[in-house]
Amino acid sequence: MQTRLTIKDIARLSGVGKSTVSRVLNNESGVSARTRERVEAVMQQHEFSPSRSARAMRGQSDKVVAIIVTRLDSLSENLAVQTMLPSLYEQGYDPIMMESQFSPDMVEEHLGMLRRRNIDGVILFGFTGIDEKILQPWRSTLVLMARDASGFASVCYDDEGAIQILMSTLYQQGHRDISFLGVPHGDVTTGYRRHQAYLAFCRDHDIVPNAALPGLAMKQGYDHVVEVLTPKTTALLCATDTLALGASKYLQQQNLSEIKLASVGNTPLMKFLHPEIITVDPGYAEAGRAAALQLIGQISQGQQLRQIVVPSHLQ
Amino acid sequence: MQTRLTIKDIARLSGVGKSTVSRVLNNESGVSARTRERVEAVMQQHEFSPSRSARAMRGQSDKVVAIIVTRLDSLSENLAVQTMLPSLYEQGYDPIMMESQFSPDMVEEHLGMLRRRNIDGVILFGFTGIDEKILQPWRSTLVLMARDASGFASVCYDDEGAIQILMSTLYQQGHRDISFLGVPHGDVTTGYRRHQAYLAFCRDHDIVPNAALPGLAMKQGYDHVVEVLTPKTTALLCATDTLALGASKYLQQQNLSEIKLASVGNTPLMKFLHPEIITVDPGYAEAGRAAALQLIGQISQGQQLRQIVVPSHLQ
DNA sequence: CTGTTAGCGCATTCAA
DNA sequence: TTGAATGCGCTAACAG
Repeated sequence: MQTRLTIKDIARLSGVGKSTVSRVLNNESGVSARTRERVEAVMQQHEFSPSRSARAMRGQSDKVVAIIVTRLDSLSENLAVQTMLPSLYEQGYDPIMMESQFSPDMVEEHLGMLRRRNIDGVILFGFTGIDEKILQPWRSTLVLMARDASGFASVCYDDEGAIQILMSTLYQQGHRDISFLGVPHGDVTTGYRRHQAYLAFCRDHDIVPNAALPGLAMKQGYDHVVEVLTPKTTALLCATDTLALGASKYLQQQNLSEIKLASVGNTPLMKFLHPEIITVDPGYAEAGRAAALQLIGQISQGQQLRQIVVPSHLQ
Repeated sequence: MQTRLTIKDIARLSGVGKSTVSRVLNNESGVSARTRERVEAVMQQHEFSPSRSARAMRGQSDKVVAIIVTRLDSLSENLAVQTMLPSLYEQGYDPIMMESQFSPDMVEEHLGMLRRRNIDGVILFGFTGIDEKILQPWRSTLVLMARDASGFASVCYDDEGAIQILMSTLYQQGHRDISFLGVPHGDVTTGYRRHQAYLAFCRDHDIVPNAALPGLAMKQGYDHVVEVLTPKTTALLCATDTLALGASKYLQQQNLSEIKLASVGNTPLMKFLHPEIITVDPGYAEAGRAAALQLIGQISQGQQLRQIVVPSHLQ
């Protein structure tokens, strides 16, 4: 590994002082166009790139952020992360990934490590049980995903909208006995809000609600569909595609495939395995991008902590 | 963000010199037990942690490695990464994640960025089309996953073993007409080796081979099963669980579910959706851990470039 | 507009 | 066994 060039070398090679090089590097004003060009030429020619650690030490951030997902194999989170990464790279940020496995303790542990490392910011995929107190120190450098909390920046999906779209679609197709499979209310967004939206639609359209809230896992969908099925049921709305996958398996096994399925979450896997299921894309891609930009805005320009809601789209 | 403590502060607080603190920090010899204890006590008490950037600037390594996966939503790679991350954290390394999307160009682009950042090492999930030339500069700080190349450290799955186990199992169950669904030979491991192992088993057991090698995608499995089905076929072996998922859907739709499926790759999704499929775990978890340890060994102690093969396990 | 100077937090000489 | 001094690559304050 041959020793890399430093601004000192660039300065010598282009016949200027170190600080001038530094100014060019940081796009600061106060450098004549001619000088700037010359220095830039030399830098290009030698493929110069400044030492991150040295910059970091000088107080600048070292441009590292963390993304804490609940699980690496979460289909929906993956879709958001997939757009997050390029957005972060583009701005020169290195994203390090961590897995919380839905454990508040792991989150706390990870955040501790991140603080010791002097990381710039965190994008955290929220879940039930996280104590907001431990997030407090990160208030200004944190973006919460899929969950909102007062005093924190966040990017949420439009839970109500998604459910409404799906319910309307089913309703328009003639369904009047629509059951619901969701998540307990401890989960405010995926659980409470989606369930409430379902109930609201039922109320407005004279539908008798019939819901169960087993949880997030595929198996829970599979095990608990039966509870919401009546002889009259013609459609089933699932709060997540994972639940729908589980439910679908059950319905198939029981030869109940005339029951129309709908779900929030439009993952490639779903699209392939069950294209017949009506899905809404909660805007994962857009959410990922929004979160990245929000975080960068906060840490680099002290941008205000917005609570963003991305719109859903019927597929 | 209150200004963090430095070794200078620790030195003052414990009444020693900066360099002594530095020595304690790095577990260097030449410090009396008493002094060491005292300094360590002060550090603990103040939760001192040294500035990464400053260390990086003095030494060389800033303890950052990159993991380049083909796709964030690859089920198998996820399982390996899941054990990689903790192993890396444990050793104080920050893993940054990148996605190649099976594009050699993206790999090159990513590696370029990583070199500019002065990253310590890379774990790269291999795929067809990567030019070894661009990997050359990383020879000593790279671990290749799921692919081997002379002159590079690597962690591979036991392709032959996995296929053998599955074929034996099917054979013992009485199957004599076993077809194969795989991946083109351009992919040396998942493609060539697994196919060859299938052919070898057939040869040794008087089975008439019947194979198609459409590719890695679920849809390709779905579309091409039909080509390997004969009226006599009783079992189908798939090179990956993704293919099996596709094939399974087809068989189900065609009411051919009496055909026994087997596949390499034991992901949670498979286990839930199709527990009836015989699977082999190629040792993803172990592979992830092995790769992390190998990489760290290389970059921190110049460990030799081993080519590791992890064993498969019948589920 | 530009060069010189002085640190940032740490590891590493070199003396003591 | 220890502390003081030096410099890593860079930015910021201050002179010119």
